[in-house]
Amino acid sequence: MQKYSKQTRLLLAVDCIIFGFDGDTLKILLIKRGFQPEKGNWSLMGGFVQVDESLDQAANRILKQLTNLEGVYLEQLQAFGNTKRDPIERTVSITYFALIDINKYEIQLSKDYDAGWFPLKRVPKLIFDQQEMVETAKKCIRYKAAMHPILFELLPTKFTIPQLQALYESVFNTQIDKRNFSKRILATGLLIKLNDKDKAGSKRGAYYYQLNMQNYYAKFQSFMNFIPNPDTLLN
Amino acid sequence: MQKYSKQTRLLLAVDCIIFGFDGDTLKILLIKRGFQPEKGNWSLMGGFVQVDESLDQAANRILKQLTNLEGVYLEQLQAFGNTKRDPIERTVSITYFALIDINKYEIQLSKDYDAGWFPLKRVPKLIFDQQEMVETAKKCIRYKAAMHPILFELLPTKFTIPQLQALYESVFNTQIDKRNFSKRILATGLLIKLNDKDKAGSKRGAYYYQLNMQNYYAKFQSFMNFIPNPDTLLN
DNA sequence: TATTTTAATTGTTTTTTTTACAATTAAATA
DNA sequence: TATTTAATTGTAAAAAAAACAATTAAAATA
Repeated sequence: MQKYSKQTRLLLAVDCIIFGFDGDTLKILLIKRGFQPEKGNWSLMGGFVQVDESLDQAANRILKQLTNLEGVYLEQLQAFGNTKRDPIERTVSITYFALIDINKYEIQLSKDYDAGWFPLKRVPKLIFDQQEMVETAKKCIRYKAAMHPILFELLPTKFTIPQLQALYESVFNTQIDKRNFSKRILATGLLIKLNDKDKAGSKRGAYYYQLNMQNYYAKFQSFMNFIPNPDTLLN
Repeated sequence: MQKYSKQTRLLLAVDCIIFGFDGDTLKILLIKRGFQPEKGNWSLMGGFVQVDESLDQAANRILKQLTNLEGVYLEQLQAFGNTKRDPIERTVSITYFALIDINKYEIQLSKDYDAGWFPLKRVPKLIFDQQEMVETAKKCIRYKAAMHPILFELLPTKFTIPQLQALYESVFNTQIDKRNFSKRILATGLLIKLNDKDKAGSKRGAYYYQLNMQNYYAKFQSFMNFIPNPDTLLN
């Protein structure tokens, strides 16, 4: 059968907002753009969608190019399609956000792309409409994390409750009572207590936990209150 | 400056999932597709994105073409980009969902497109991957309606509490206690009680309410519990 | 006109969840 | 051995949610 002959074809890109947590601050991974326009300026990792790949495949390819990671949490965020967003040529960008364990990110690859981690509060000026993309991603991760256990994707397999709390406090820019946080998290049934401790953070040491993957997958889509009164925090 | 010369351009479409509520059932508006392939088969209202319009503009244009409505609730849902989703030519579709007052929908226009309303539970076979689009939209409207007051967009300016409850029960496929629903809704401060009654539904008549637009806009983004235990319902 | 019928309206008690709040403990270090 | 530091744990009060049914307005009917 013939093609849709009279229609205009457009460039389609994928841009990734890659989140990582260093134990203290929520960060995103940026690169220095390698081609014109805006060559050398800070930018999200992105690329054009190829004819033979789906959007998800494109996003995974782009994520792997930079981080060498596969099978990590990657979710479609939003399509950005203002006509003037790319000054060279009309390009629609589908954004994805990724949550990765910052330790698994291979430094080796950062040289190819001049990559760097930036605290969400100190993101440099970005090209095109990418500032807006990052803002949207920030809202989305908060929204989702308030009700679904996605933040575990930012932690290593073994983690402690204080680490987890620091992550929540960083993402929501708030402070949570230790006792209540611990109760709330343990009540979900998502955690398995291990026998060894992390001695790095304190003299006493904090017990490691890992995810109960069975419960994690089972409860992932349900609504849970990880954050008290999330609407008072989002800014 | 020159263009991104070596990249492939793709067709970009917008498809709209248009929701309406007839007082009893949540429905979507479908058309009979007017061109090949799949001409004459039930389909979402859609169209190709033009070079000079943004995605939002395209969605609004397409919605207006069919319903003659402007300024209604319209939100980007998701981009669908499997390589084989359109058998004629690789086409990426950005889906939007619209919530409209079914009474404002102009019958006159349905003839141009052979349009019809279908209960969400009895949606006919749709073309391409549109079944999946509808499923995604259904999940999204439920997810959002459990926490944000979007369902008012489906009602006329004046509505009664029993009508509103029927809407919630229809969307979530559940039954809610009248006393608790009334308390919950009135406690939001979103409703203004009017002096006249709707006599259609009962002998006694039910008081009309309208939205307090001030509070509606102010509280729209906050998380509210409109539905008890939403995770037990979503299916 | 009195009675019946139908759906709208309203309140209280119980249960569950959330919040507020501080003492104790393990382990390294001085 | 004493000190220091952060991890761990429990309870009472407050707030929110859930369970539950009688009363009322108004039309229809006898």
